[in-house]
Amino acid sequence: MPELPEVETTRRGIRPYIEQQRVTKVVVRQPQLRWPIPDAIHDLEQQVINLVTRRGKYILLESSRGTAILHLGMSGSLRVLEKDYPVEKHDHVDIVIDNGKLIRLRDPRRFGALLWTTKNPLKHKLIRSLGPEPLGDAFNASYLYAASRGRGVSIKQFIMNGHIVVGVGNIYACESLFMAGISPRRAAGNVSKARYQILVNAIKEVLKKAIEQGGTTLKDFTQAGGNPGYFQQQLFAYGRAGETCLQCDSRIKQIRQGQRSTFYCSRCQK
DNA sequence: AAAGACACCTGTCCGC
DNA sequence: TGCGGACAGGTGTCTT
Repeated sequence: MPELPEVETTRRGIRPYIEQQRVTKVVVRQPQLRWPIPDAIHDLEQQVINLVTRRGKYILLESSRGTAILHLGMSGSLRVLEKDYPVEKHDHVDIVIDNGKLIRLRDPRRFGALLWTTKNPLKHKLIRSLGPEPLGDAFNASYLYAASRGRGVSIKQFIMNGHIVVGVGNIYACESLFMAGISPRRAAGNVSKARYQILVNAIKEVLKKAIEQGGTTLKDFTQAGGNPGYFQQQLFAYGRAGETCLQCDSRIKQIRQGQRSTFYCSRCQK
């Protein structure tokens, strides 16, 4: 489900309800996510959540005793609910807050994660080697150009690699490459610096717009309050195989790259 | 070091 | 209607 805009939308949705609030209880109904939820997650109980931050697609709930590291995987979602809200299938974890609300993690496919660290979360194994934030200044044409020299991998897989840049998932990789007019099949090492500048601008633009729209709802993504996102109304390539390109009259193609579907216009993207 | 395949898991949709 | 297979918004790990 979530790429960076969906994760950021989720973070913004839960933050007002839990930042500076005390956790009374962490209820774990299903500990088997991508990795088992550690028992130490209960150390969050009685702690005040000082900050709700994000690094890549990881949401960080920081308390003075430690930090909960949360990832939504492919199908995870967080919602803000009243404390006795009925539990449904795949509702794996509740973080109960002393203001009568709770944050509920639902994740049918269980590719998500909930971990605990007492150290600086940015030094955690899963987080320390991540690439720059796409909306930050460190993500720029010079950086991408330098990082791509000698790389034969396709430009699409390159920008989806979290060690190069975080937060660009399958939808927004397709959309950004469409906006930039770059073929997803082109080798990363064969893209000029000038075209990387165009691509960087496109990625930032697409992600910003998607965040403004509350993310993309394809099937079941909802914001923390239960509303869908609206960015899907402006997808140019993703999910449009066989349909007419919105910029020319040819058809959107679908191919497989790294076991993921890629959608693009072979006329607009070179 | 880089690239590719595979793993994790459930739900849904499509063709027969 | 049932069943098998492909596919789905992610990413760490293992093998070449």
